[in-house]
Amino acid sequence: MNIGSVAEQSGVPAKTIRYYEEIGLIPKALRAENGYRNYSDSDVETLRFVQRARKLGFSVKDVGNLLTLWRDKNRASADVKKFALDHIRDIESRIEELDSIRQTLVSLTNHCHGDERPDCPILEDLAGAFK
Amino acid sequence: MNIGSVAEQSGVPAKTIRYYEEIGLIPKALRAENGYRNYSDSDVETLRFVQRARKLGFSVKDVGNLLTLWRDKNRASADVKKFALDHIRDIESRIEELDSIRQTLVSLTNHCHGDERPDCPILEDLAGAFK
DNA sequence: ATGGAGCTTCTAGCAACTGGAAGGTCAACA
DNA sequence: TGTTGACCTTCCAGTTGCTAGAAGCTCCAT
Repeated sequence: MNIGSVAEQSGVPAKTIRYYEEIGLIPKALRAENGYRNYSDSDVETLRFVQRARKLGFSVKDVGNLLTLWRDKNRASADVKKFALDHIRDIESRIEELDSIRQTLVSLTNHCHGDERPDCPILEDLAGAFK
Repeated sequence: MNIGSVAEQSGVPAKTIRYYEEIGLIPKALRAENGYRNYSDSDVETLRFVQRARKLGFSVKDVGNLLTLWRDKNRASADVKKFALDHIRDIESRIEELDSIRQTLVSLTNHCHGDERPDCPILEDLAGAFK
């Protein structure tokens, strides 16, 4: 199977597949006689795994570790769970930060009349007038 | 005033100030006879503005536009507000995405017993067993 | 005068790709 | 058989927003 079909079936763009190979996230693909990369169905599965993990926000490095756990049929589910829990904490802190920003912005925009006049609490706040 | 004092007073690291100058976010600093950058109090104000806007999650490019609006004493507050509202929408969509990821992960971890046994719904889901 | 802190420039690296150029290959159609 | 066009290859550059480090001035206090 050529890289294009794998891209289609896994949802990972061909460029990205080559990139993953280059950084060692996935093993180097076998080559056909013409030099084209040659993939099997199990390579597609791997890339689907990667794709899903990335969509859940795991870093590429984390995905590498998850792949290792996945391949290790003797892993302890506790190891995987720890991984996921860490990631949840990370995501929650990002959400909190974004939400605090959001609240600030909402409050500022509520106080900005938003017409043709120049005075604007948003800029005043950024300038530190009321800090 | 040297770059170090400005860094301290504005909260923007010296390296970052140079970087902002290089990319044109802030104007090129005047130079003293020894070649050192020479700043005024108003430069500190500008950098504080930049710092606050960045902390509110505005991109550097957006900060540039906000600076322009800030300097334009005839701007319409509507222009600033539009900017902020766009940014709020952006942040909200990021929050939503993170929250959806969070929910998925929480649900997966809840189903993972997390002990020494190898079977793990998290990996199974990533592998697409139940897709 | 000497030591250390602070300043200068330059280059390179981080994450995680994405786009484009230049060129080889393959399959189908006229 | 020729040629078009879709694929594939590699390599280089760009994105965003810095940050680290190296090599080398300058300044001030002792």
